[in-house]
Amino acid sequence: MPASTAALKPARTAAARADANANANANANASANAKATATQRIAASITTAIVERRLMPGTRLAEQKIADVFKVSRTLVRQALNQLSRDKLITLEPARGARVAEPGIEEARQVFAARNLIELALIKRAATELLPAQITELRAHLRAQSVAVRNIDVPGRTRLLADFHVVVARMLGNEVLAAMLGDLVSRSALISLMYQSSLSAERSFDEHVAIVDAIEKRDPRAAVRLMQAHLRNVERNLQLDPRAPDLEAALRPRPL
Amino acid sequence: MPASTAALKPARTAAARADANANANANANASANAKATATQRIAASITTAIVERRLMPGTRLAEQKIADVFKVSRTLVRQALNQLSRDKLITLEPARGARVAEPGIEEARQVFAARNLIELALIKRAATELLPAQITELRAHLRAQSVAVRNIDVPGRTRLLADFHVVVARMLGNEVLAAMLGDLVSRSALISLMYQSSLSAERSFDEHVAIVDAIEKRDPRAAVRLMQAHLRNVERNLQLDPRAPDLEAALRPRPL
DNA sequence: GAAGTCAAAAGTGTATACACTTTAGAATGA
DNA sequence: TCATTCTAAAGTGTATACACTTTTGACTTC
Repeated sequence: MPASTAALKPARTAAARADANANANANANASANAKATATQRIAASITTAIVERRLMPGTRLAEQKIADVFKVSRTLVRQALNQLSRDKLITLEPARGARVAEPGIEEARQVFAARNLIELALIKRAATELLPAQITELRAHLRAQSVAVRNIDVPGRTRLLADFHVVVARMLGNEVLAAMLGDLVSRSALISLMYQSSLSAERSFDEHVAIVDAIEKRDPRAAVRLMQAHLRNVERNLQLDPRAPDLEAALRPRPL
Repeated sequence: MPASTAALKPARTAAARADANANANANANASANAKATATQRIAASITTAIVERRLMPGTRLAEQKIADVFKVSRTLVRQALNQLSRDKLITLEPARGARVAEPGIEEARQVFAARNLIELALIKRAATELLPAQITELRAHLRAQSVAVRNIDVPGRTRLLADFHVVVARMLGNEVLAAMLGDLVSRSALISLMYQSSLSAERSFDEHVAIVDAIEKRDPRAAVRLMQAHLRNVERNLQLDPRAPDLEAALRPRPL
């Protein structure tokens, strides 16, 4: 329990940082409120904590504990937890409370299949439609990734490497698709964590660079091929083999 | 206001009917709770009411009014409204309360673009992968659509015509994609309502039949072509031309 | 009669209260 | 020693209370 509260506390600053990034991306989400409501702040903090791997799958999220951390009442925490549950980042069992979700193998496959479907289509368009200014922005994002990877800033690099995919989607101007992909990418982060991927951040970063290179060369075929390889690599690094299930999850006493 | 409460009251039975259908579809959503929580019930009722066009865009949804209808406290209603807001079926303005969403033209385009992306890919797979038993199920669904269309059961046919797309998606076994498409389809219903489509239910039904025919003939190319035409027809029937914006929405006094 | 002003009504935002459920741990008994 | 039972603590589910904001409509003023 001290672990969980410790993981949450720094999240506020992390969320603020993320907001700053979002604003840098300019007009992105037109419908967003400048000053997020308290509930949104809490949800964003927990989401960031999960994506940055500061909260492990299965961790209990007691409402009062979280309420104390954010100095609000359980009411607001409950609202936030409800949202997260809809995002499938936490599971909400009646009268048993919330835990960080532990997505199963089947769910993992479905999430990656959905990402494939969406991202391959988007990256193809990106290679033909992105403006030079946007490609410059992508390069800037790559530099941020590079810094985080080199500094072994684990939370930061995890978030940035995930963000990359959403940033590309958002640039294509379809906020609806970008939001959907955002959810999928968050869930992917959780999945990577569950199945202890040996994923090397350097490799992901290199593949991102290659994808942007292909975009800049206006080579949709190559971009699609590289993205496909990238997603396959990420997925293959997971131990999604049912014969080797996640030990911790398997052994965790299933009450009732 | 009497209109809104009147629209909500029968929703419970409608939701129950929908649940019955879902159960008929068998294993569909594995993670669903057999007995939905009160909050879910309320959210489902309002969703159905919106999709079935019993609640018009812009309608105010006062928490206490809804609480009275369902005989619960505002607490649960608020939770439900929060969920709906995340689905973009309602908008939630701080201190101003909830209204049925009035999606803009740009949002409408994005929703249809997203549907195109997802549904064309899915229908292609459906034409090669669906089992004979599943095709039989689709035929049964078509019959239900046909009945609703013939009986001019407007709420029922609206919901069934929308459901069709989700049912196909679900049969392919990717619950994640099916859920995402479900959200998009709900939003489409709202969009159709906003932009007063002259959409004839008969035509949509006929096109659904043609799509299932193509699936049964194991003709992916034709299935994709027909689905593409179908979605284009639905979208083209909307007055998404910015030069002819929705009058009511345009004239509605924008407070602040 | 139109525009402006102000107070009451309605509504939202958050905290708190309380009943009920689950969990954990001590006490009991074999 | 291990399993069982019981009880207190912790936690969730829902309702209610109350402060604050927005809306409404009557009243004033020009």
